[in-house]
Parts: sequence; structure tokens; C-alpha cells
Amino acid sequence: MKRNAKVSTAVIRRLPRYYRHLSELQRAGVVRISSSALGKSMGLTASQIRQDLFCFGEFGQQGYGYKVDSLKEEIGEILGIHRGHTVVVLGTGNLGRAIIQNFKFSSNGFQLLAAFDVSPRVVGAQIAGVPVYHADELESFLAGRKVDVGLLTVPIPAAQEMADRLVAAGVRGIWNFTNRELSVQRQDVVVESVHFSDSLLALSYMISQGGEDEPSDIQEGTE
Amino acid sequence: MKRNAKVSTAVIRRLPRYYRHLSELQRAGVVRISSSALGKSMGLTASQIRQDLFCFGEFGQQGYGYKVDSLKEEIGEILGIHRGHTVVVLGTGNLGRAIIQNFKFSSNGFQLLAAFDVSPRVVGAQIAGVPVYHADELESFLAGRKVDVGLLTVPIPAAQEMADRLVAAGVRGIWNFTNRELSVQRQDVVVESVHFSDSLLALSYMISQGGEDEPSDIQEGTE
DNA sequence: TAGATTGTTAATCGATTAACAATC
DNA sequence: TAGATTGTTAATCGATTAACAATC
Repeated sequence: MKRNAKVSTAVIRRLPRYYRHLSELQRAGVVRISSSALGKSMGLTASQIRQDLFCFGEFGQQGYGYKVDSLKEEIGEILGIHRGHTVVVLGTGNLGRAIIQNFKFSSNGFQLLAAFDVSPRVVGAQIAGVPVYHADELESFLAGRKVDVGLLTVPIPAAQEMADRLVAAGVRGIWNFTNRELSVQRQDVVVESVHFSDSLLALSYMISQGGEDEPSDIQEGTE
Repeated sequence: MKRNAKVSTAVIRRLPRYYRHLSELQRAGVVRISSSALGKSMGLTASQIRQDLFCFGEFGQQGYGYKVDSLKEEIGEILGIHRGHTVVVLGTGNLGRAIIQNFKFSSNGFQLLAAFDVSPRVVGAQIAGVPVYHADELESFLAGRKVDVGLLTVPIPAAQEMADRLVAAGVRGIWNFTNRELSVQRQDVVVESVHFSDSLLALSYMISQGGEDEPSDIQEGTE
């Protein structure tokens, strides 16, 4: 029942939102939900939700809707949450440290193995139980392990070099928090960027207009 | 020469990228660029770039291309960079502090006025020169000033309440870093969310597939 | 059974790409 | 002038929405 030959990025971007909303519904004790109710609460049409899910299989029951628990599980599976992904952090400045201390990697199916930096003030120490090694040890650390993702929070001048080293060492993805657009040639390595600036500038544009056009991500229903 | 009646969110999301790429070109000393050269370096078609710019006016010269400096300035203007936007931060935990200390608000045309928290350990102090007030003082602080944006990095349970208070106090936008989807009824208030989880889960999906489909944001040209 | 809601195909809409006259 | 490249309209493509038979 797999048809996900060509899943568009638009659909991929919605999957985590489905997962998040279903988690909230689950926490709220909701057992069952229809595509139209879920759509209303997420600001999507029922059609779109059914069409999105149709890419991956059949998850509902006619005349009934979807079981929140099992749909959440299925989408988690699609997202790869149970694949035992691993991640290392490059750069333990303010942002890197904040992410290490706050972000729930395990809730998203990732295990945070280690952090790397060059400052003698942190190398050898631990941050929230995560060991910090010198960046020179990156290759030897990765050589012995399956590390899927490198999280980049290094200063901009070091970003491309560290990205190259991560790719050479065999990571499958780079989670890029630097404000530099990375150049990665290999087709089998994915770069996912979180550009704070782009986000704030988009907001800047929208509030400069008077906000006639609602943004893509919001307008949660009242329910 | 204004035609930006209905600018799609797809276009709005690309504007900051144009701005960032043009800034890099400017820094690299590039004076002039054609839509096809810019497109190649950004992974877009020349048509798309010209079509995007067409929403806002005429910025190039036939037979020549675009002057990097002035195109960057024009796009900055469209994004509202020179409008003197202001922002306050709610929540000075790890993430809030990291953003206050690292993020270049002024590069994006924003002035960071103050931060708010409830912990006696930070209230009354300064973070990177930014004064931290008690959250109780939010309304009185905002009453006297034009504050355009509230940046939310509070714990999830406090997120919706603080969002409501920001909206009631008259902000035009909320930059939401909490992992909660905010409910904001007013059509003239924009919520822009940075969901780390959604980003990581999308990356998780992509590396779980073998990466046949490149993500929207990357694949910078070789140049 | 009647009612509800899915899975899935078809229709519509919007965004991207192509084409080309205008013009630097 | 000839060549290059834009601004802008038209064509194509893909994503969203609508419709409805299947079925719980």
C-alpha cells in the first residue's frame, strides 16, 4: 500500500504539523477525529488532509474517521521517529548550548551523542550530560559510529568547512542554524536550514503590509 | 508601479533569501548580476526571479541585469527593514538569552527594547545591554511605546497567555519560538512560528527516504 | 438500514516556467 | 548595430479542492 513515489515538499512540511496536532489531541484525551475536524483545527481543508494521507496509505475508517493514537503512530513512523537517528552538535556557543539544554531530541526520535567545539573552556566538559570534544576529534568520533545528522551552530566563517567535514565523515543530513547558505554537492545528503533572519524578515514584511494576507502557519481554530 | 495586490506566501518566503544572497554578493564585491546568474546560485529559474520581482516593480535594466546594491536596497525596503520596527523578548531562559546575545536584530531592521521574565534571578538585570523587567510590567511598558513584535520563548504552558497579553497590548506580530501552535483571532496580528521540531522531523523524513528529492532550501550552485 | 466519513479520481486553481517583444 | 537581458504575457505544471462511490 505504498504510493509515496513523489511526495511533494509541501506535504512533507505538513507531516510534522499533523504529528504535533495529533499529539496535542492525544494529550487532550481525544480518541477519534474526522478529517474535517482536524482540518478545521489546523486551518486546512478536509480534502487536503485526506489527499496528504493518501500518499502513504489508508489510515482511517469510513464512517468513523481516524483514531488519534494510531494515526499519530503511523505518521511518526513515516517521519522516521523510530529509526534510532543520532545527532552531534557542532558549536557550543549560546545557541548550541541552549539547544542542547532545552531541545527534546528524544521526543523527535533523535539521540544526541556528543558536541564539538574548539574552546578550551568547554572541551572536556559536559553540557546537560552531553560530552564536549574538540573539533579535531570529529572525524575519529564519527568513524566509529553511525551518526545521521550534524547540527551546525558554529560561527558563520566556520560553517562551510564544518559542513564539508560532516559530509566527508558520512552524515546523511545537516541541520543548519548558521545564517549561511551551505553548499553541499552530494545528492544523498540533505541540508535543512533554520534561518532566523528569513523568518523575522518575512514577519517584518507581513506587519509592514497591514497583514491582509494571513501567513501559512497559523490561525488555529477556536475549538 | 505597485502591483503587489496579492503577493503569495511563496514569494514572501523567497524575499528574505534574495536579500541574504544579494548581501553575500555585495560582500563578495559583485556589482551586477543577471536573473539567470542569481537563479543558478540560488537554485531558482531566471523566470521565477523576474516573476517574483515583477510583483513589486521594475528593478533591472534590459541588456544589463540588476545592480546588486540597489536591488538589495529595494528588497530591503519591501521587507520593511527601514521602518524602525521594535521588538521585546518574553522569556529569558537558555533560548531567549541566546537569541538576545547572538541574534543581530539591527541587521534585520529591528530594535530590541527590553526583555521580560518572572525569575527574580534575572529581573532587574541586563542581558547584553538589554534590560530585563518583570512580566507584570509588560502592559505598562508597551502602553507607552510602539512595540511591533513580541518574541515568545516562554515555557509552553505560558505561551498562549503571553500571546494573548501581547495582542491585547497592541503588538502587530508574534515571533513564536515555543513549540505550541498559538491561537490568535485578530486578523491584523501575524504569528510567525519557528518550530525546531517541525524542521527536525522534516529532516528526519528526508534522511529516512534516502534523499531522492532535494529539499526546497538548498543545493546552492558551485560558483 | 441510514448516516457518516473515508479513499480516490476528476476539476479547479495557483504557481512556475516558457516565450518573446521591448529596450538598454 | 548586434547582443544581452529585462518586463510581461501566455502556456504548463503541480497542488489544492471538489465530488462521489465505497464502506464502516
